[in-house]
Amino acid sequence: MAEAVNIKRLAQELNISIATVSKALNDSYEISLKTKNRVWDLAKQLNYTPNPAASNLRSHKTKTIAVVIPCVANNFFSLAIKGIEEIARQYGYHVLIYQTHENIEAEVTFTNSLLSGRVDGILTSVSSSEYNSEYYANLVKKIPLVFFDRVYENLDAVRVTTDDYDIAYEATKHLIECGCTKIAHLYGLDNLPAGKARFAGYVDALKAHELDVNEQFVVKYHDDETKNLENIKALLAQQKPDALFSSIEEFIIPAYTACRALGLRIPFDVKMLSFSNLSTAPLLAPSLTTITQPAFEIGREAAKCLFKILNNKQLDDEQNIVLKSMLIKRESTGC
Amino acid sequence: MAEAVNIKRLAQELNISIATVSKALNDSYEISLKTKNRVWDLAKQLNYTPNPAASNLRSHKTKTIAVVIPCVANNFFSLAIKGIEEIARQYGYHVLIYQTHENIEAEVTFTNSLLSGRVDGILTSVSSSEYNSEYYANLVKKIPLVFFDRVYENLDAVRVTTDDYDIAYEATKHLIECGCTKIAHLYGLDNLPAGKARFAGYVDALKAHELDVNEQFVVKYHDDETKNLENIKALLAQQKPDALFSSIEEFIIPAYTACRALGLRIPFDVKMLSFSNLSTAPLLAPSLTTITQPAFEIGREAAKCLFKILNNKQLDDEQNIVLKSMLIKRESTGC
DNA sequence: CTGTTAGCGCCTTCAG
DNA sequence: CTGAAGGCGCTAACAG
Repeated sequence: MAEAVNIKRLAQELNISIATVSKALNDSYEISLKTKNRVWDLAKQLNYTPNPAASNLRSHKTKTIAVVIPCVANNFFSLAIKGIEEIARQYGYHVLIYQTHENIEAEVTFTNSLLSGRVDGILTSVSSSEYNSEYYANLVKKIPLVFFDRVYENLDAVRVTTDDYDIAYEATKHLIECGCTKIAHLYGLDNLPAGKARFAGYVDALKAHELDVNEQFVVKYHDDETKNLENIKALLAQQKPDALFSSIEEFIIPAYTACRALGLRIPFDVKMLSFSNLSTAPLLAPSLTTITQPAFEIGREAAKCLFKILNNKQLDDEQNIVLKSMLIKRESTGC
Repeated sequence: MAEAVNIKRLAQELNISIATVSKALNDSYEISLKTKNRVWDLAKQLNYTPNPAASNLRSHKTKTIAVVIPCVANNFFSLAIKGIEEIARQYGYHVLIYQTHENIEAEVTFTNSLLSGRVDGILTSVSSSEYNSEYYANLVKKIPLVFFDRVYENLDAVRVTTDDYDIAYEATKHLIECGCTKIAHLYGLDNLPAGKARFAGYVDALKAHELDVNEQFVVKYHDDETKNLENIKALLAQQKPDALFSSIEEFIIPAYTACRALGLRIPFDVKMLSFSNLSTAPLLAPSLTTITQPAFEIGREAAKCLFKILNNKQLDDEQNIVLKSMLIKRESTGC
């Protein structure tokens, strides 16, 4: 479709050799300024752009990274991608996106397909459906990889995460200080460190305030949306909690739907607090107290780490970068 | 990093020629089943994956498409990407993401860089900062390209859009039926067909109901967030509209902030209606009436069209696919 | 059915 | 300072 303008064509038009053109384009010290200028001018004039496949093949550098995540249509991940893309641009890299939809098979298929030299490195937030670190233990030996948010621990790879335990503790404490005594936990990511830490923060805050920690108050996330709705309804009907603390955004819809179905008014009958990266939440959703992760920053940090690795730069001491989340309170609605 | 397992290695181990291996891997009819099986088995055993750079170089197919959009951190675009990715997977394609941040220079730089054979085709939703169809008129001659949502018209390229005029008309009518008589329009995408159509639908609905169409009731979107806030505040203070109809999601924050600053209660003092693809809006934001575009479907349709083109299939008659948006009313809050 | 040969576009010795 | 030659891994024409 595009009229072939390559290094050979440039060489012909200028009556010099292909090698000279190549070197001139790469600003080699071996070439005279005069020749370089002739080459650069013609290249610009003919709108020459090097063929990436050819350079990849030769140099084994793709100038491309892959982002493997559960789903882009999620406030956290789309913001993270935004951050990743910003850094990638600075380095002149291209960004490939792969969505696993929490399917571990898809995850393995994608990452394997990336091992053939399609990308120079991978940024990933792993699927929550399983925790199989064996696969990743091998993977990190084969390709530069940085985990963000949903990570595998105890591997030789950089992780960028947030203060999940601390913020969950703080959030639970906040609910207690608002007068809640029967706080339920909507438990997501229970296979992953993030989910476990959030749950632990919740549990420890209850204990510290001498409130009962009761299994009946915990609903684990289920793939099946109707199940989630049912489980929350059952929780509300049987345990009558005065607050729901959700560790993932995906619980918001079933939680609200269940409350509405049972005629419970949020936040008056039941307070609602959830991890959520919805930027408009503070204005649009006055009934929802939120924990916001610095998703954009996480993306940026993760990308920066990857590029440091790709450029063989020393990583600053730590392999584990932890950023701070924010608890956004709603004084106006008593929470 | 990965130990070189290529076609040559397979050939050596099996004592057959490189060409035979290549053909076997591509399931050519020329090769006996027996040989194929030997090749496939060894390939699997050695975990062979073809080097994409090499095949691209040879075949001039990259199995990759690019998505060029203003920003991923946007409910519409992240859903569209989800749809695009789903279709791309079905065809075994990889997806590159480029964000323009509404910067026309970035847009041109990116798309130009894609012309060097990095991708087989492009899906794009163009920047709203300018309408310069000359560039795209040339571009569509050089590479398969499908526009979605934010399109250039009168070009030889497929467009996937929504019924902007109709839904804006319907939404405005709805506000009027709710008793509003002083409806302001927050005008976004004014350089693009989508924005113009939304505005036209608004204007025509007012006219049809014999309401004044007044320039003073229109606020155009501005890059500068503080300007938007000021302009909406001025609008509210001076014109005292009883409804704000926003043609883009980006106006929601300044609109709510302005109302709050002036002590106006939404939806009691001022009704609020906006184009928005926030899936949780119906539950979380009871004060906001929304127009939801089928973002996921748009992504899917656009991708399908592109793959039809890439496979030289006949496109069904039309070059312009129009999907329906949905007006989500809020009876409970009187709108 | 299998093998030989000749590149795709670029980069990189090495020789002039 | 410039050019000739070889090869990255794979595919496709053409012989056998």
